[in-house]
Amino acid sequence: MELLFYAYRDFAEEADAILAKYQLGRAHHRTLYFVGRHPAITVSELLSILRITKQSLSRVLGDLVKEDFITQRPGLRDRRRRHLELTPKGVEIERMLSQKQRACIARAYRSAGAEAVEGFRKVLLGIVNDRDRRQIEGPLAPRP
Amino acid sequence: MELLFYAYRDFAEEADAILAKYQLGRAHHRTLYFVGRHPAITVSELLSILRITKQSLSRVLGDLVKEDFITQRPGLRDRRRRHLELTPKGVEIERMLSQKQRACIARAYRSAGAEAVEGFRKVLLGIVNDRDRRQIEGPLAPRP
DNA sequence: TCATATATGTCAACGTGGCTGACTTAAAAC
DNA sequence: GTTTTAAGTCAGCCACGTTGACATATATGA
Repeated sequence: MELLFYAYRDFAEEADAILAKYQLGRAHHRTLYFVGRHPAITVSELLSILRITKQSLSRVLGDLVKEDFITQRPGLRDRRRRHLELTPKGVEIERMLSQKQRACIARAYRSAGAEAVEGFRKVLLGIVNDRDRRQIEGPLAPRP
Repeated sequence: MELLFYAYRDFAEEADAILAKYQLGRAHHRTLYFVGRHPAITVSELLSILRITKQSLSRVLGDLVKEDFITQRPGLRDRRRRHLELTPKGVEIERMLSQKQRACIARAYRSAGAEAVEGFRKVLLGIVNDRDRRQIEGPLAPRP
């Protein structure tokens, strides 16, 4: 448990310097990350991943749209839904942020070895609740 | 990275219900946890673990002392230092909180197997910065 | 078709837990 | 005896979460 705290603390810190340069916070980073990872994700899907209220998300998302990191477009089948995408500018900053963190993980992976990585993923998956575990293992479930 | 986010999110959430009952937040939990884990820890050692400012810690610590979860006593060799300890009441709440999270980890450990656990720990250690890694592996360095 | 449900957005107020900066006190160290 | 260190305090600020109430557009179903 201690270890998890330290690791998460150091992992999250990696990207802070870049975020500060753009006047963004960790909340923005999380949003950029999940939109990048799930292109065309809807607002409510994002909410259920982040587990925050729509009021909280709307501030963050508003910033990111205003600064042209993310675009919204209404769904074709359901025009109430707003599908989110990274703009080229969004892709770029997300890549910079993740690159730092990926390097951090990659370093740990190298020093621990492939077998350890397998165990690492297994245990993390066991901590995650069942519903999200399924979602992570496959791609995002198709939207009706 | 996604996995780490989900796991930490779900892991941290475990104890929230108990904390809410005592009108405490996650910051209080972290403090209780690390004081429990490092009895007689000093304020500045705690600060360097949590990586927050003393002003932030003082609010949290003040609450915990006021509510009789933690006691402070001046050091023998250096009377400027305040050594922190859990009170019996503090031990009890810490145990309740950690028990929830330990169960969460234990469940993941059982389903992943001992070998996976070894890998899990190895990778997490790799993510943690060098200085803290050493501190985690041994007990807290002796205070001069 | 009309009523209801859903997806999203918005306004307002509030709480927690970070931060900086400036200053104090007591004790240790040189 | 001066300087440094450990801790505490006051004041104000910011990021990012919360609740509650309400608005709008669209989809869905009786």
